[in-house]
Amino acid sequence: MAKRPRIADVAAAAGVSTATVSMVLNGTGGRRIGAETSHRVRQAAESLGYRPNSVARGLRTRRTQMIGFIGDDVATTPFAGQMIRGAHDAAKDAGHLLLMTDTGGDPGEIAEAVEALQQRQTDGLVIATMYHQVVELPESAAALPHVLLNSRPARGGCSWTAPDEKGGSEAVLSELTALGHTRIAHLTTAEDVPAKHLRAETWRDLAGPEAADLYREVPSASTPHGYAGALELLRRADRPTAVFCFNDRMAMGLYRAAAELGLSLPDDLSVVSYDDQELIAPALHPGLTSAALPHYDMGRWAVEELLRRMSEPGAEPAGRLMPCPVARRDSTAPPA
Amino acid sequence: MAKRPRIADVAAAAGVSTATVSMVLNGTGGRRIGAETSHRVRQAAESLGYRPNSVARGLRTRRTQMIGFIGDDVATTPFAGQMIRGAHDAAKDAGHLLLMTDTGGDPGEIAEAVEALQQRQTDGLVIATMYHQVVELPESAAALPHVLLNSRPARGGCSWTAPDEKGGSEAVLSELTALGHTRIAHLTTAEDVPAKHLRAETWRDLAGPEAADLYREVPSASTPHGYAGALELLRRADRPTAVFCFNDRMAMGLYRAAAELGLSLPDDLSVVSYDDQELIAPALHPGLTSAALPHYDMGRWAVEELLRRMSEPGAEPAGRLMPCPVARRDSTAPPA
DNA sequence: CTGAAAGCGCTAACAA
DNA sequence: TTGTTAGCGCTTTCAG
Repeated sequence: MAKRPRIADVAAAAGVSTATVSMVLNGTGGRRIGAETSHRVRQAAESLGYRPNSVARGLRTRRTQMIGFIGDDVATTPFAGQMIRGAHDAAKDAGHLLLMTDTGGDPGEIAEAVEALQQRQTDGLVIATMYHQVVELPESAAALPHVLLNSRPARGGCSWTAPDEKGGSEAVLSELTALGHTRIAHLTTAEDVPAKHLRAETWRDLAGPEAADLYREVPSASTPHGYAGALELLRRADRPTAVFCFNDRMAMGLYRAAAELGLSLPDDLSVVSYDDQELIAPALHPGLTSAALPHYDMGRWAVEELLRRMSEPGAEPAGRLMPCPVARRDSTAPPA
Repeated sequence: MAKRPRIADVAAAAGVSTATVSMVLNGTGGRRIGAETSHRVRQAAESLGYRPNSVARGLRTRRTQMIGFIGDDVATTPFAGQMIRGAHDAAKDAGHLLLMTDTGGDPGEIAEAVEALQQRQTDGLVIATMYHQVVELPESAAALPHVLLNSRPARGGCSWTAPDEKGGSEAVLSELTALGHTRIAHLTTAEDVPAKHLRAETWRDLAGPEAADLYREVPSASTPHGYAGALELLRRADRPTAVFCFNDRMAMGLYRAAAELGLSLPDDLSVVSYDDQELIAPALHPGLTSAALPHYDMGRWAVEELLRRMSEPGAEPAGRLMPCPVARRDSTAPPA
C-alpha cells in the first residue's frame, strides 16, 4: 500500500509546478491555465488517486469545511437524531462534515464546547437543543458564525429555527373542529417549556371559553402521567368529545385510560396530539393523528442558513418557524 | 475582540522561544525545562487565553484528535443515538472529537465516506450499523485503524463489537422458566438478520421440543404485524402461557391482541421481549420486561478499542459480545 | 537548560 | 500562461 500522494507528486507526474496543480484542481486562477496543461494535471491526479490533504489546506485557507454541532444531549433523545441527519445532509451537500460535541445538558459546558470547536477551526457552529427552549449563549460563541437549532436566542443577534407550535396546534385542532367537535379538552404537562405554553394558548383560542374547564395539567409529559390525567378528564359526567394531548407519550397513556373506561376510539372519543413519534403515533391503535416536529427540516435549514451567513457575513440574522405538518391517521371522528 | 493569540505571542510575552512554549505546554522535552521558565510560560499562556491551533498541530504531528464515525443511517434510528453518545463520551474523555458521516444505508457510499474522513486526517474510524449485521469493508478502510460497531466483519481482521443476543435471550427466557412456564411461544420476524436467528435459536434450546409448534413468524418486526401474529398465537386452544417477542414493537402489538381477547397481563399471559426501547417498554402497561440492547456500552467500547489499537498498532484485533442486561418490569407472573 | 530553524502539505502573491 | 516563493501555526530535531 503506497503512501498517499502529495500535490508535489502530481506536479512531478504532470511536469508542472505545485501551484499549477493547485489552480487547476481548485478551478482558481481564472482563464490563465492552458487547456492542455489542465488536462495533463487532471490526468496525473486521477491516476495517482490524489486527494488534497484538508488539514494542510485548512491551515493555509483557514477554512476546514467542518461545521461544529453542539448538542445538549442531542444524541440521547430518540427523535432529535433527525436534526443531526438534516444538518448532516445539508453539510454534506456543501462538502462539509459535522464535528460533534455534546454538553450533556450542562449549560456551563457549552462555552467549553465552543472552545474545543474553535480550536479545531470549524467554519461555523450549530447549537442544538433537544427541546424547544430559550438559550443564553456564551459570548465566546460570537467569534464564529453560528445558528441556533430548535431554540431561540435570549438576546437576539443570531439566526435560529424552532417549530411553529402555534401553526401545528391550529392544524391539529382544526382536524377536530372541522368534524364538529366543540368540547375539546387539553391534556398537558406542568413543565415550563415554550411548547407547553404555545400549544395551550392555541387550544385556548380555538377551543373557546366553553372548553375552559376541560384543561388538565399533570406533572410531566410521560405516559403514566398522561394516563392518570386522562382518567380524570374522561370520568367526568360532562366528558369531552375530543382531546388534544400535549404529546404522543401522553396520548399513549390516554389510549389506555380510554380502553379501561370502555371508550372506543375514535367513535366515543377523538384524539389528536403533537410530536408524531414514529415509535408511537403509527403504532397505536387506532393510528394517532399528530402534528410532526420538523426535526429534519430544522436541521437542514440551520446549516443552510449557517452557510449563507458564512458567505455573506453582513447579512441580517434570520429566525424561522418551521411548519409542523399533521400526520393524519385514524384517531378522529365526528362527535357521537 | 482581539484575534486568537498564537504560540509566538505567548513566547514573546514569556520572553522565551516558541519551542520552549511548545515543550512546556505539551509536557514534552523531559526535565530540560527550568521550573521558573515553565511557570512563566504557563502564566503567559493563561493570561493571553492561548489555545493551540489544532489544524496547525495536526499538520505537523499528523494526528488530529478526531475520530471518524461512519453510520449507515445511524442518526435515523431512535435508539441508535445511544451508540453515538457512547462513542462521543469515550472520545471526549481522551480529548478527541467525533467527525460524523452517514452513508444513508448505501453500502457503496462507505468507501466514499472513508475517503472523506481520511482526507481530513481522522486518527481512526468507527463504522457503525444500526442493526446488528455482517459487513463487507472496502479495502480503503484498512489504511486507517478502524473498528466495527454493532456488526461483525465479513472477513475478519478488524475489531468489532455486537450485542450478546444469545446471552440476552437466555436471561429473558429464564425470567419465564424460573416462574415455571413451560409453554413459551416465540413471536418473531421473517427478516433475515442475525438477531432474529440468534434469538430464535436460543428460544428453541431453552423452550424445548414441547414448544416447537409455538413459533410464529410475521413479515416484519412492526407493531401491526406483531398484533396479527399474536392474535393467531393467542387464539389457539392450547394457548401458550408466556411469549418471548422478538422486539418491543412486536410486543406492543401483542399487548393489544391480548387486551382484545380479554387476556390480562401478566396473570393470563406473561411477556418478555428484546430491545428495551425507552419509548415503549416502560410506557406499556404493565411495564414490559425486556433485554436491553447495550448501545451506549458498545459505542464506548468501540472507541476505547480504537484508541487502544492506535496506541499499540501491533495488537490482535478483538471482538466483543456486549452483555444485554434485562430490564425487569411487570409483564411476568407464574402460569395460571 | 534553551533557541534557531526546518518542515508538515497546501495556496496565493508575485515574478517571469 | 506558468513557476518561485513565502507563509498558515505548530512541533521537533539539532546546536549551543
